[in-house]
Amino acid sequence: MTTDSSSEAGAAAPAAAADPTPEGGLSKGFEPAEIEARWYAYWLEHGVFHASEAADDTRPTYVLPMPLPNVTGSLHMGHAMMCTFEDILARAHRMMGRNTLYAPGTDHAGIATQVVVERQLAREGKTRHELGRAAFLERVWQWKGQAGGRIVEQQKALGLSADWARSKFTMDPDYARGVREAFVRLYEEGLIYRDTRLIHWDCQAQTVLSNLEVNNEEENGELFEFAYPIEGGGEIVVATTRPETMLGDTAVAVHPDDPRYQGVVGKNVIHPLLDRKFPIIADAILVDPKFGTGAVKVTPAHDFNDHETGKRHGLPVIAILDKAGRVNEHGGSFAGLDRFEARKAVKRALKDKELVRGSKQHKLVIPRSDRTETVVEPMLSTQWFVRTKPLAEPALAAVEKGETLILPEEWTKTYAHWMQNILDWCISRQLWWGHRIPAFYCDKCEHVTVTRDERPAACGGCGATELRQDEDVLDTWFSSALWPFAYHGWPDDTAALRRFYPASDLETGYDILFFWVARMMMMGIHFLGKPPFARILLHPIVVDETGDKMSKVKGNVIDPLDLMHGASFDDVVRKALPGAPIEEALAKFKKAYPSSASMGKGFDAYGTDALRFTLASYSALSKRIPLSPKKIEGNRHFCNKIWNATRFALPYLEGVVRTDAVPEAKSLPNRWLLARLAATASAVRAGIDGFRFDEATAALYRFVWGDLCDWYLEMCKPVLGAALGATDVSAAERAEWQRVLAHVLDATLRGLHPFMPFITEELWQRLPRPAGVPVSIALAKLPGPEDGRADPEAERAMDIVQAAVVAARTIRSERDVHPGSKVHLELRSSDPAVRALLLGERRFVETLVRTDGAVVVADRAGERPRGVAMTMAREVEVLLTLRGVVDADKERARIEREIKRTEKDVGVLEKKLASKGFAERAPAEVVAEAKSELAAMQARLALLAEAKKLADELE
RNA sequence: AGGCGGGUAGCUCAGCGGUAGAGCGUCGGCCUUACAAGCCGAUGGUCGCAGGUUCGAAUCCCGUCCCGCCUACCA
Repeated sequence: MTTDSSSEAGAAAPAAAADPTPEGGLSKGFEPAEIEARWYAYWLEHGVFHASEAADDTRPTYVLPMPLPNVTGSLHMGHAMMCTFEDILARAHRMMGRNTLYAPGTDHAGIATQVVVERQLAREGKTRHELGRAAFLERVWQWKGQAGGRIVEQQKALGLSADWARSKFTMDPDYARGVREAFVRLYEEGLIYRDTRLIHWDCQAQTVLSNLEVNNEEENGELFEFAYPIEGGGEIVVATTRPETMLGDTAVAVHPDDPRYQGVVGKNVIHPLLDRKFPIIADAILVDPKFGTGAVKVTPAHDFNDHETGKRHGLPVIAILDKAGRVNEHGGSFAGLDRFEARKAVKRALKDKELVRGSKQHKLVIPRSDRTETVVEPMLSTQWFVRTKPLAEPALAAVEKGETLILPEEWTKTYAHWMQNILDWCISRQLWWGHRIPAFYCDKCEHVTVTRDERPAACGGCGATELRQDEDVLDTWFSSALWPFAYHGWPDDTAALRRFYPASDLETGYDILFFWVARMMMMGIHFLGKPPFARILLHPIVVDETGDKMSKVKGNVIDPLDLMHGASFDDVVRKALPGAPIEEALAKFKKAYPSSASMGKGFDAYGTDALRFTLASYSALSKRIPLSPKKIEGNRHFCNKIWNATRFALPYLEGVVRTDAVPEAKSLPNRWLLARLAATASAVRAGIDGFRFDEATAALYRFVWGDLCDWYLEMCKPVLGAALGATDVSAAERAEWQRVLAHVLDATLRGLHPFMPFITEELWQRLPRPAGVPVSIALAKLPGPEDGRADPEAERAMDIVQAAVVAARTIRSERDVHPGSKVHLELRSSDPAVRALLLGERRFVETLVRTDGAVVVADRAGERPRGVAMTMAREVEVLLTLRGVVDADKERARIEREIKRTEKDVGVLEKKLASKGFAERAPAEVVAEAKSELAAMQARLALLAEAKKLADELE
């Protein structure tokens, strides 16, 4: 694959690269691997993805910031879907003539990256502390240089049309300058402050976390009851899920109105394990007298509610844990124990003192770190915070005023709810890898110097020169919140910033609506004065076929590259459930993906196009996308269909001269096909505009497989296929068919291109195209309704022809007529216009039904031949002579079935028309439609009665 | 506890006021010279349950039961 540096020749100089289309015809089957790398390199060489900053480029822009993947990441199914959706948007807008910037980059991912490199060090028997900060950071950069580019290569394999030359890393020096600027400005505006309070502490990563990075999960636990002896006699029993925190208790609280405890409020309890005593207090907010024993131990240093209670009552705050989650010196003899060992030890000690009063099973919510999954500890700590309320208000208003639209709309409420209840954001992290907080402390005075400079010359308070920079770095999300503008060189007023801010769409997963999207909204409005995007598009998450989230534990993870390039089940499940026995892993996998049970040894190489088309075909309205490997296989078949349709058509198109205009068409199939094309192109455009790729792909699928392949190409055969004796075809007629076929194929491939970039380029390059087309289909025009020609009359007429064909085929099939053998067909209608139609199109009916000689078209008034099977298609009688292969009983049964069905329809319609108020209240056209429908059904019923008589004649 | 989704054909999902659709699967028949990764045909649903609004409800409203996700929580 071509690398960044060599890829951006620029759109201005496209002539140099050779056309990579191989000589010769198409292979019999579609082979994705062969074409993908070839065309990606071609696109890069021709600068197809390049967004222009040229002053004379007046095209409107389309800007789509990529949700930056972690530099540690590798492509998973979620990325694959996200990238697919985004690339569809980018390619479609580029093809609609917009100056398109799909803006890529990677995130430095503070914790994740630091953990990766620390693990690497651990294998060498080293720690980052032994290395020191500077050397450690050097190691991280070194690692990034070697391994950090993997996900970008995988994105390229997916065909992303991002402007790679503009790729940004969130630790790039210019980006870092933007981050620092944002911090300083917010600090100067009083929107960033430092405070000491209870925060969420990750004991494993040893850093604070923001409340968003804490996941609360319900788990089974224990409600443990023990007694505190009361000074002067008696005891009070408290219930707790965390016995070890009693080492930090500074009160016992009861409800002021609880009669059980009226006498003890104000007395002290004696700590049974430490040399301390503390009061029994009354607190109506903390205590629910109905829960537990009605008495609550209060640990202000390690519980959020207790902390508030402590403030209300002026209680001492005794922290008993250190940064690693071990009991500190305040824990007496328990000092040094890990928090979980301490729990056991405390319980044992209480038991020894005969203070245990009970224990029961209890469901409780455990806060766990989003990153390390370790239990998060509330700890008292000094950290940096963003005052979010003033930032949230305009961000909420922008959405409420419609300046930014959220799709699907129901997320608007969630967004609003969060903005209205937003909490201050803790942005400092006790890590080394990240944007270091530009705050400097003075040893001589209390002043904190916050500065844009690399290092301030002197303390802003006392002028002392001995300054220490804050050891901490910023939350990674702080820097990514600036993505839409720091990307373009902000705070400088760059040309790129002027042209590409605000962005058009922000497409991402709803799971980072708060983490990222909401924060970009706040920062964008605050620093640039306008919201960073016109629309926010939120896609679902990918889950397995049973609806479970993909996870290593469940063994249901699928690597998108395996679907693209192929993999055996052995390989797939080894990746999905590493280390497990292969049978077990396979069993789990097939349970998660029932449809894969019939997939033989594994995944074939379905190719990028099939994967993309499949992902796009799920509705973005749902919250989950249940990935089905079988569906991808199905769409690989669709790719093959497109491939073969083109392979079939190409020989007929040699020498065809194309123009941009929609070809004139006189014959019905051509008029009809152009009408279908117009409808399909409209649906594709609407689907793309409305973020409904499922509708766009469904329209394309139906059009290509149904209209084009099943009908039109079959109808081509008697006209264009010399072998089939197309002797009565005039040169002009033949030319019309060729022009329509070439035009429709071209437009179809263009319509498909945003969804399946590779195969469409490969085939489009082989088609006869009008003069002056761009070097790539990626720069050609996305078809719209104007690429076809609406023609309701042709659609109605074709519908009658198609109905007649299907009806005749049904009889053939049900009578077990061998598909190879030919039958005699007669079509009868009392409508002269219909007879004219059928007569005019009968050669198509003849090939599609496989008739024995010419189709007879007749008036229904005439004598009907004997020994035929009859059915109805619209108003047309369809009669098939069946030379003795007919079983009269079977025939009667079939007709009976149809009569029953029709009678049911007649019943429904009669009831509807008879019901009171229908004729008066319903719209006139609905009533008229129902009436004509009923008349048709009754006519049909009459005919079926006749058909039944005919069946009797068969004996 | 609150918020948001979802419950439609065997499976996965569209449809969201005018007599139920797709893909896959199933059944039957075909190697018909673009495609067996294919072609032709067929089968299959009281649209979670119970009310209401309406001439008419899968579609709107109320209630109810399941299933997800999110937010916030009683030690």
